[in-house]
Amino acid sequence: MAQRDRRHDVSEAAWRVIVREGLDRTSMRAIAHELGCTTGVVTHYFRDKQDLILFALHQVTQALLQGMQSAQQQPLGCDRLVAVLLTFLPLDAERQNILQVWVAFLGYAIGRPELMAEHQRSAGELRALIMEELQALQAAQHLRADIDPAVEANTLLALVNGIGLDSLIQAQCLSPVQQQQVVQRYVDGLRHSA
Amino acid sequence: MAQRDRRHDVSEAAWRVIVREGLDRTSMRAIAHELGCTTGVVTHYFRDKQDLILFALHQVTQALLQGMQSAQQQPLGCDRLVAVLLTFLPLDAERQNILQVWVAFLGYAIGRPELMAEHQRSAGELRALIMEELQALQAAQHLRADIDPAVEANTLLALVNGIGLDSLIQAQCLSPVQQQQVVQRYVDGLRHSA
DNA sequence: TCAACTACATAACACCTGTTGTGAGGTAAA
DNA sequence: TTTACCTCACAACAGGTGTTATGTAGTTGA
Repeated sequence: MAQRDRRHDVSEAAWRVIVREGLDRTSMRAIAHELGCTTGVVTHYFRDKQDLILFALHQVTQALLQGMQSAQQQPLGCDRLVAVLLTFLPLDAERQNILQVWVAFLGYAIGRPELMAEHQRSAGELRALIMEELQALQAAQHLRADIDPAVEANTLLALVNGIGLDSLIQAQCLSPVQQQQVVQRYVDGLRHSA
Repeated sequence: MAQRDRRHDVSEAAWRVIVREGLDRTSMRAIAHELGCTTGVVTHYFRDKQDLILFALHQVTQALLQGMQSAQQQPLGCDRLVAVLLTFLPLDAERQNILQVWVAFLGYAIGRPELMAEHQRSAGELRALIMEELQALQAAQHLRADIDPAVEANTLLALVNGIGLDSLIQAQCLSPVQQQQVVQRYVDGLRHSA
């Protein structure tokens, strides 16, 4: 219990250093300094640096999945689908941090198949969740019958990922309200036109 | 002249190392080894490592812009807009490489404001180009009058970026044909429904 | 009380990094 | 030939890196 919390502390300190200094400057010593202790703590709770990195990355994907599942609490409907999709958008500071760490890890995974595989796993889970949502909506006749849930799940995931990315790098990006409107409008396009 | 070509050689070697080994393992020595020479060459043509990194990143954005402008050769129309957008998608090996290097640099830019500013500049250029395309199409009455070119430019950029990203990390991503269809369909949605 | 264990500090290790300086060979102009 | 310059090799440097071993309080349990 205490061990799990301490690992979580180290992971959160790593997040802060990543966002502030960049992933390649996130050394064991920098994390320890951020946490206000020595490297002894870090090495005590993580075997490797890779162990730590993988744990921190896992925490990112868990945070995303958790946000999605909490959005799934409301009753089935197109609004719920939109709510699920909105959890990916950097609409507040916390989700912005998550996105930054996620992007840092994604760039770090280029040329590292084992890390990219971790990204693949999490992205696959997200895709599956969205696709199930689409299939349920289609079965309940909330969506057009001629749309392909697999294609639309990928498209929606791409859309929200892309919007998040642009808001990260671009100055003249969409405002939070516009981001929501764009997603809402795309989902509306999947509904019965009648 | 020869100097410019040599700098280009070094930059291309850096690209290869980045895609194969990851950006943080792309050291001066690794680049030199990839190029088949010693670090003397690298240090002779680049003052710093940062100098090299910035040049390589600039080459990436230049490659993207160049692809876009060559797509703009054809006459104005919705097909041209789609062609411009398709230059971002990783539809062949070269564009896939560009995307990988771009993502690596983007992750590297987290926590590095000066590098993120470079991304902002290039993304701003791309956005402006797409927006001008949209405005021209709207003026020629090829697109609906009620759409906002600024919003749609951002959305389209987000869409193609997101699709590229997903095809990079996800196993069950959209096929190249599906990627094109999704973009085509979205652009069709901007046309007059009449 | 004694033993075992957890949680951390500290220090040392070998390794790799970017950077710099020196020098050699080749070429081209004076 | 001499001079200057471009291109590159090579060696050395200080500093940072992950990792490991050792030590030391504090706690827990018998």
